[in-house]
Amino acid sequence: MPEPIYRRIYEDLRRQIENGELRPGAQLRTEIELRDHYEASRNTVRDAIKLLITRGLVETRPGQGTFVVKKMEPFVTTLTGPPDSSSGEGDTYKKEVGELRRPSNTSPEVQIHMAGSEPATDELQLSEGTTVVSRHQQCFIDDTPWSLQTSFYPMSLVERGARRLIQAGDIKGGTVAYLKEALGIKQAGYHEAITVRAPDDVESAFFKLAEDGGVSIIETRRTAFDEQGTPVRLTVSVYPADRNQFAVNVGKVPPEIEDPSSISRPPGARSDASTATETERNG
Amino acid sequence: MPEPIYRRIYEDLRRQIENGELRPGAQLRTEIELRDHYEASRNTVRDAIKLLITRGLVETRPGQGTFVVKKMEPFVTTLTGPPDSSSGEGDTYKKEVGELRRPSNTSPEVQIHMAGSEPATDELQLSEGTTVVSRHQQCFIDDTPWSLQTSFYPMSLVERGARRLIQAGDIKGGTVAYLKEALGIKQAGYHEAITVRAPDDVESAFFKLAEDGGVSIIETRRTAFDEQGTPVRLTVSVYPADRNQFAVNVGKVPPEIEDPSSISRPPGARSDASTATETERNG
DNA sequence: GGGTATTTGTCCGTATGTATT
DNA sequence: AAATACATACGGACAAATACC
Repeated sequence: MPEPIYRRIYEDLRRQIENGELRPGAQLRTEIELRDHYEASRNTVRDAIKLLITRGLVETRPGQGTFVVKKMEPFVTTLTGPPDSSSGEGDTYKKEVGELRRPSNTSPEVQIHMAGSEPATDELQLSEGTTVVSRHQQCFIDDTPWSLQTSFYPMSLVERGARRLIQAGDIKGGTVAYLKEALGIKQAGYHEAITVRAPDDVESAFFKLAEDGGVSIIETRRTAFDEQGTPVRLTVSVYPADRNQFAVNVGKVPPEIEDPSSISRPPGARSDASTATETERNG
Repeated sequence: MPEPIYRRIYEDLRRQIENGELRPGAQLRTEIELRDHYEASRNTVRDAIKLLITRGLVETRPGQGTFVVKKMEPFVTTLTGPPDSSSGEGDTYKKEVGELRRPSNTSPEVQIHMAGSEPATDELQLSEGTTVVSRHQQCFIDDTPWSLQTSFYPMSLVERGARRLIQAGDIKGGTVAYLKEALGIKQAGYHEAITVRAPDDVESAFFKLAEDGGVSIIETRRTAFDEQGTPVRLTVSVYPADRNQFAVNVGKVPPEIEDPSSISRPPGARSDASTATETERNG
């Protein structure tokens, strides 16, 4: 068996999708029709469709059929910006979205944690037994769930006078401005770690992701520091990878490039690196 | 059928993996044993295992069995750095990594493209009919395939005297230094777009990813500009998400945080060094 | 609202091929 | 060579979701 049947079917369907015979949104023939067409069993056809799903090319809708995926216009988050501009509570996010899309978010929910029992201990350099405040938000764009954000603050900030950190609800002007006003803490910079992983059950439900895997989660952990190098906040954000992009600007960059609203790269373009590899293998 | 059988089996096995009953590297019971244990058919057990595979929790080896995956130590790439970072930095990083990890890469392969027929046209602001040089590399760490990189340069740079761009093989000192030396072009900054998507077949093969999906690909597109704001290079890199992390530093950040070699990441032991693969380091 | 046809989802049993030990 | 374990492939049955009349 030089090449499995389900893989030959997969490659034939993929070719039809990639050269435009099957356009985004189009419906594939039913599993029964494909079974007859390829003279294979329905289960073998289904194996080919599963491969197409894991490659992100099609989606199945029970009772309806199998469809070529329509990709959403991705939302671009710029990770680099003035070091004191990241509020961790959606202000930069609102600003970047601009006029065309309608962002909204839930009112922050506040919780108190013991350090060591939650995942901010390392980044905030806390010792055992100290407490941490978390403020959690759900963010939407055009009523589509877009991200989940949780900011962690050492409880010592509250004890020093930043009482509003433990009150639920928005802090007008953002927490960066509030901390500066209340305690004179100026945010001097931040470090952000970016990872990609599979969604957990909560994320899968909130973002309405298919259970069968396809979509990954992008997690960013932004640790903000004051001018003495003391960590003052950790913001953990999770984004579904199918509707988000990120941008980084370093040095002098033309303004029309730096501003993400002017660039939109429609997805579907294939990886340059891999096409190069393919050519190399063939040549 | 409130919850499918294969899903209940999946949940049970996942629980055993996540709470340590099944440790990384351990072998699961065979499909036959699992069939008897759960009183289901072997195909149903296999459906559960497929879910575990797409979640990145196990891997199957024909003739051997099914094993809990050992997570590799992630490699951290810092996206922010001096905008004109030349090759000297790359060498430093290489040395720093070199103790524990051995980075290597293939010699760059050169191709000539017509603009419009390949995907660098937008970023390099090329008109129809102009030509582009691409330089492609495969990068490894400890003999593990780590990334694929392709840099695109307008052919006009070659015509102005940067002949070595169209010669295969390393450019000693890096291309940034070479362009400055040969043409007086100083790299003033860059813009980087980061996306996550499913792997294609070439990437799946090169990175040895499971065919059944699970692992996503991180694609970065770095457009570099000279001091006049003219794009001089586009570098497209693809990384498998299961062995890569990224970092961004903005403003004033404590050195022990900015340099990841001194901090320990949550999942594993040490994650040392930010990356710079030796040649074609495009700061 | 109800009923029916269509389409995908789940589950089973079986047979055979391929890789590893 | 033989045994073991996963991979592929088939056919059948019923359930669940959806669309349409």
